[in-house]
This record gives sequence, C-alpha cells and structure tokens, in this order.
Amino acid sequence: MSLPHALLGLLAVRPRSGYELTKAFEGDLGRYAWQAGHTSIYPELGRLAEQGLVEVMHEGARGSRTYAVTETGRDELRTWLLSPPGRGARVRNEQVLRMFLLSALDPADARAVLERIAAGTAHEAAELRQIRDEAGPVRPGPDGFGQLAAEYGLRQYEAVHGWALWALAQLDAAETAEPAHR
Amino acid sequence: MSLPHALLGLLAVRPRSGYELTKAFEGDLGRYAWQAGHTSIYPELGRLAEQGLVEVMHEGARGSRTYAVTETGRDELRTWLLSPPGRGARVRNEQVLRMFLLSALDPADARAVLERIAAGTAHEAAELRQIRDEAGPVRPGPDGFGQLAAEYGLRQYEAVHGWALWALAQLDAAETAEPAHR
DNA sequence: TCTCCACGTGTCAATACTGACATGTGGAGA
DNA sequence: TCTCCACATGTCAGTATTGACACGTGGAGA
Repeated sequence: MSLPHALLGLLAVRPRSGYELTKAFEGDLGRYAWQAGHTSIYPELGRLAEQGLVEVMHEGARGSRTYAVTETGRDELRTWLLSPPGRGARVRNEQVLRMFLLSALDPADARAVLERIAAGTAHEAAELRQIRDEAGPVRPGPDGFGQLAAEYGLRQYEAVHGWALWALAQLDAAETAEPAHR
Repeated sequence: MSLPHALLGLLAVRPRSGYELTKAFEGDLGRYAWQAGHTSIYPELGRLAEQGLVEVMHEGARGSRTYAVTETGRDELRTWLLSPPGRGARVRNEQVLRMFLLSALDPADARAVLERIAAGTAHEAAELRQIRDEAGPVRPGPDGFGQLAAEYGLRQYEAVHGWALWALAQLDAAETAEPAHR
C-alpha cells in the first residue's frame, strides 16, 4: 500500500490541502502511477497526522486544512524512495492486461485492437510532445522536476506505439507464411 | 475489476487448473499487468462457473479441476477486448509512483535513485533480449502469441532506461547552470 | 519403504478501496 | 441581491484483496 508515501511525496514538494491532493491524483499521477479518491485520501491524512508524519500547517476558508510533512515524514519518504523496490511491488494496469490477452483473440480481432492501440498512443504522444515543446527547457524550481513525469509518459506512449506496430508486422508475417489458415 | 477477464483470457488460450492459473500470475502477467493470488483466483473461478462463462472440463488427481471457457465466456472476453478501454482503467504501479516522487528528493538522492533505475532496467532488458534471441522468430501456435508480452516488457525496460539517462542529464544541466546551489 | 516436496484447494479475519450519499461555504457574475 | 458552482470535507455500506492458517496427495529419489 503506497498511498501514504504518495501523499508524503506530494506534500514534500509543497504543502497542500486534501482537496488539492485529490486534484493531483486526477492528473498524470493518477493516470500513470497510482490512483486514489478523496474517500481514501482524507482518512489517510488523518492517520499520517496521528503518526506525526504530516501536520496541519494552516486552516483556511471553508474548513480547509493545509498539510505539510514533518521532519519525521521527510525521513520516512527518503528511506522509502532510496530503498530497493523489492518484490512487493503491486502492479495493476488494465491496458497492459489487455495486451497480454491479445493472444486469446483470433488474428483479425487482434489486428483491430492493435491498430486502435497504435492510433491511440500516437495521438497521446503527439499531445505530450506539444506540451513539452511549449514548456521550454527543464529547470528545477519550487515545483520540483515535475516535467520528469511528463517525459516519462511520453516515452511510455512511444514505446507502446512502437510495440503495436511491431506486433502488427508479426501478424502480417505469420499470415504470409501460413495464408488463409484453416 | 479485471480479474475475471484475465482468467477468461488465460483459459481461452488453453484450459488450466486453478493452480496453473496461479502460476501464470506469478510470471510476467503478474509482474507487468495484473497480480492475483490463489485466494482470489479460486473463488473467482467459482463465480465464473456459476455464470456459465467457464466450466470444469476435467477432474484430475489431488482434487484438481481443469477449467475451460464456454462459448459464452469466449464471447464475453471478445466483447471486453474489442471495447474501448474507457476511463475506468485502474492503474497502480509502485515503480512509476517512485519516479513521480523523485521531485521530492534533493538532487544527490534523486541521482542515486536514477542511477539504480538505469542499471536495473539495462540488466532486465539485456536478459529479455537474450531470451528473445534464443527463442527465434515469432510464430503463432497453440500457445498463442505469447512472445508479444516479452517484447512488450523489453521495450518497456528500454524506454525506462532511456528516460532515466535523460533525467540524469537534466540533473547535470541544472547543476551546471546553478552550481553549488545554496 | 520412507521422506520430502511440489501439487492442489480451501477458509477466514483484517484491511483497502470504491461509489453513493451528505453537507456546508466563499466568491464571481447576472 | 441572488444564484450557481467550485471549493472542501466527510460517512458508510458493499466489495475486493491480502496474509495467515489449514489440509490432503502423488511421485521422485534415497
């Protein structure tokens, strides 16, 4: 369960309210890395506060509470990030699962799915590339190296795109070698 | 929740027992796509059987039951694979989360983590490459296109490797521009 | 023959997570 | 002034998942 570490990490970059944290999970973070809704975030913040890893830094309008990591929390985060991942690494990705199960479809159906993947990833990659080019060079700052994540997403899409094209070529080759199978 | 579809997909390639399915989740499938233990697989098989999506095809030694997909099950799987992913796509990946949170570390720590990632992915990619080259050309068969998954993993590792090297270069550039920060 | 281990399936309590429901507020703009 | 909406936090029942525990068996090799 990595949610507490995700929260510590986000708060280590800068203090935020539960609401802002929820928003963060709706963006790239939730899309590529780890998703969570406010119904799990708020209770988790409470637990982290109890453990002294975060603290309420400021209470604002509409009952909002801005949390910040404590020194203890920062130590915990650092220890976690610097420790090797280990086998407990949970992975859950429906997209990837679909790719693994492609073998269960007949070639015509598999081709359709692969073509959709190729088109989709090309589109997403183009979008990210444009955002990157508009943003200019990477530079450190109060927001941290947030662009690392965007670049990661871009390379991810490019890799999947390349794979889909390769897989389509494999299908072609198999069909040529064994035409009108059955 | 994609577990039922994962099971249908595995059984669509060939009939298996709950035990064999469990083993499948311990391999590449569980590593990259979706993990599940036997304690969730057995009950789920029961549910799928109740719904008529799979059936016990054979009862063997030691109380083993070999399941096969029914026609209904195959239809359900096909419908799911051919339908667009949608927004409900759950993603949970501790590795990727760690990369997103790198921004929360100071440059020296971030560098250490990135170097470990670069080394690790290079190692994994080399291993997969060797397996691929020994296996020879991709061809369809009773096992389906299982090599699609391996190639996917390989390209994934290569992409992450490239990203880590790029990120390290960004750190260097930032440090040169703003040496001995603070 | 005996032992060990992979094979094979299961229960159950504790925990994690989602989705539906609930409630109130500050500020922008009509 | 009024309305609307994003802001902001919360509960709770139902479901999914994990980890610990449990139990029995066939076959390979000593």
